[in-house]
Amino acid sequence: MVRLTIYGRALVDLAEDGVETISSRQLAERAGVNAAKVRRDVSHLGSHGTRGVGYDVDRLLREINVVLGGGASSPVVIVGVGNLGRALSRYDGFQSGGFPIAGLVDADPSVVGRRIGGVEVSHLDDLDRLVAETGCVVGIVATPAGAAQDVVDRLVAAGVRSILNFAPTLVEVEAGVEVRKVDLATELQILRYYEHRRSPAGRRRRAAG
Amino acid sequence: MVRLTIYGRALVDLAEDGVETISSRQLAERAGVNAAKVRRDVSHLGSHGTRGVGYDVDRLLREINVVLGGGASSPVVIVGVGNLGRALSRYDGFQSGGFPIAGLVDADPSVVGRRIGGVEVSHLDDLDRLVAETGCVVGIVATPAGAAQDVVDRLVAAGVRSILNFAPTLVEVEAGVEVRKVDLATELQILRYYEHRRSPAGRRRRAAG
DNA sequence: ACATCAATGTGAATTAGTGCACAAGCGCCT
DNA sequence: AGGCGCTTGTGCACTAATTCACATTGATGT
Repeated sequence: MVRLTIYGRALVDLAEDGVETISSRQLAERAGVNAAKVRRDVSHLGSHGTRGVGYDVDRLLREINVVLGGGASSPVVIVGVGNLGRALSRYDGFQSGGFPIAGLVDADPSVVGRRIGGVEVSHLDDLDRLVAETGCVVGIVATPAGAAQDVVDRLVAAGVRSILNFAPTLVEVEAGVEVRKVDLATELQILRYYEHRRSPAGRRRRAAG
Repeated sequence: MVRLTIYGRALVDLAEDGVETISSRQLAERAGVNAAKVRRDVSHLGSHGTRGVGYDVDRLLREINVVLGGGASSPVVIVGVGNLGRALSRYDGFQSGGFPIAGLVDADPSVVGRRIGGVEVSHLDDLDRLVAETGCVVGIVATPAGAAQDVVDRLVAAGVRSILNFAPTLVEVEAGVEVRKVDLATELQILRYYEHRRSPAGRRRRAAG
């Protein structure tokens, strides 16, 4: 659930501020959602709040972290060391979020062997070995669209069951493999969609657009 | 609507392949959704397909582009030239998607004046001028979490009404400003959530987890 | 001890989203 | 011209998500 991560981040902030308990109403305000939604989400967590008081911040945070993966470290492998791949490999949010970069992979022999952010680039053909040796569970696809499906197939063949796809294309995977797609151009297009709704310069103004 | 962008991309591919018409069933298969959903989405577009034949690829693509912002170019300004900001500024998907990078901005004087990917970095205090001169309509926040709210406030003050936030924090804006959030750590956490559901190593195995 | 206050947890209602199924329409073939 | 096959557009049923509203319950002060 996306919202759990939002609650989690809010709770981290609260814990750092020394807050010990928080009501569903307050947490809802911080997370930008409805209070009842917070209560229902949290009630599915097993943890329970105290009526009249609220939720224990530390305890709730721990509960959420358990659901979100036990706080364990999940090494990732990044495939594709173009602009985006290089950027991602230097992004320190991965490390601090419990997703250390276990390996970088590219198909281009001219970049294989280079070190980027302290990690050496392996060849795509060594993906199996790399995944097996490092125990990677997450693959990040940062290749051009054309290569994405092949890369995903290789990742799945290597045993990776969680894939984050930055390539601007849909990929098919067998059941049991989870793919999430992050498409920057799409995000911008959606912004432009709302922009366009507000002031449709290309269209005749209407009473109720 | 997110799905419109998916249809759009599929239609671009189809147009490049010389396909002239496509049925809702085929488009649905390419977009990975239900055919009825495609028809309902498209029916809200004003455009109409031809019964017995399908939709005209070029026409439908044009219709979608109109809704998604008229195909116009929407210059963006990237605030924060850290690892992520640098990465984004080198990512060519922006340019090709109709979002040229009109400016880079940072608060750190030591990077102001540098050129990254052919664009010079301006100081945060010059944001107003930069936005006014370049006609930026979209702001991308690639700063640390702590600076995000201030940057967003400055962007809004400068007249930007569409913001893409990469900082791992929720920001507040007045009504009429659209903020979308892209959080890589969150995406990975969600993947780990599903991973954890499949094989809850940290938890006792249950019949129905 | 007991009343009072505050906030939870959840049944129920409302709303949004999804998908089936089918009447209606269009082009093609005879 | 007329029938046939294919596809759209949409009413309807169904499912999921959201939100209201309130009985319930723990903490607190007198």
